[in-house]
Amino acid sequence: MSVRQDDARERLLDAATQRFRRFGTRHTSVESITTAAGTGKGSLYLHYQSKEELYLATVRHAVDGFLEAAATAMHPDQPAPSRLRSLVEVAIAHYERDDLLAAPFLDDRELLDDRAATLARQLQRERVTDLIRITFIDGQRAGTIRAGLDPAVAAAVLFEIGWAIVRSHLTGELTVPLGDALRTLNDIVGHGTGSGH
Amino acid sequence: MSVRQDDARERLLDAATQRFRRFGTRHTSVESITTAAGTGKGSLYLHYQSKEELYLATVRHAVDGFLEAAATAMHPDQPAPSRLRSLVEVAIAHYERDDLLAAPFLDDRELLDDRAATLARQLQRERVTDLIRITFIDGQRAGTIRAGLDPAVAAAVLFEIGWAIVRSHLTGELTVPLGDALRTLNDIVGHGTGSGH
DNA sequence: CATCTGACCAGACTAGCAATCTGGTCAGAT
DNA sequence: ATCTGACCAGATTGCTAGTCTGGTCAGATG
Repeated sequence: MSVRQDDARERLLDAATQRFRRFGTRHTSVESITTAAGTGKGSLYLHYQSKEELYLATVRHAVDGFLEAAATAMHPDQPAPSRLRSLVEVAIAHYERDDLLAAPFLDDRELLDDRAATLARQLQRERVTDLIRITFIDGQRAGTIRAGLDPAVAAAVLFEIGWAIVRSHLTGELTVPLGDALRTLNDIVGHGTGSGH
Repeated sequence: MSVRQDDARERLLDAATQRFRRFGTRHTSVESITTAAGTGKGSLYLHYQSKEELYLATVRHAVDGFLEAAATAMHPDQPAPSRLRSLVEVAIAHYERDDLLAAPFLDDRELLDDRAATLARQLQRERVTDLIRITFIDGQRAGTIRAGLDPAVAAAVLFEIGWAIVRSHLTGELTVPLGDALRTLNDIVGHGTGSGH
């Protein structure tokens, strides 16, 4: 595959991303993408099996963007608990800026259709749970997180917990100020609710 | 209002509940409800402003059913932390049996339309958060839950946390066995993840 | 010869209209 | 005083004709 072809592939992805983000797949024609990318319509099919595949590629790209931001925010020199808090914060910040990823929370099925939303959810759950598990193990090694909790299960649970706060904030269903919720979440996850009698 | 009228009102609600649960509002005609209830069509409007109001009444009824089960499961003689765990368990058990309430998790917009789903979510969040807050305060009084956490904020956060596990289980997105998740959730909420160095 | 293209096609989608259905009313029966 | 069902407006559905568009491939291009 020549450099020329690589260029075309990237131009197609860029053009597609731009249009899909503005109008959704349904209202974006293949021709408008190839025209914007400066190629003939047929050339798209030299690089992608179908419009759907191209669409899912842009969605995967969007999720990758978030995952990068998340990984970057979790500086390995921070203690594990702070890293978990950072993760929730960066998730909220990122989703507030990314209309495409936020679409499911706004009940916008045009921008991110059911198939794509499922893909995004799966990818994100998988990868973020991984990040948490690794952080969790680090914390256990460093002694900032107690042993005795299975990292795989704890990571899955912590993902659901953190994601719950992100979602309820983004949908406007969180009934207390976000700052209070984050502080309390952190406190509970860190020290529990028990009196430790 | 006579006893006769009260009867009719209840028969209408029962007939409506049965049909709405089977077919959803859209595919249930007012006439089929009044026929099943043994009244004339006009009589429905002596008791309910509109079909929509009747529909929402059945939804409210369904939520009340869950709230009763929840309140019952949280025996006041149990320590507060066990009560919180019972709440999550009873929520899962109830939602697994109630197709109407579970509809949003199965993406079934026929059984519970957007308006109704929003109502159910709001009612449930409001009332369950209340239950948790009261339990939380009880626990602080009894000394099983540490002071220093604001009950209102903690209740809101604990609701989102517990609900996250319920939802992820019902949608099949929970990636670890439910029993493990519940045990770990309980452990984290009770004692935190910190090593307490 | 390798690469690329756009005219072409099947079948999906839309507009628009006729026919049907149904939530809600109210004059009159009971 | 209470209840009803025939009635109506307007929403929904079914249908058809016409348009649009994802995907193909014979042939242009260099």
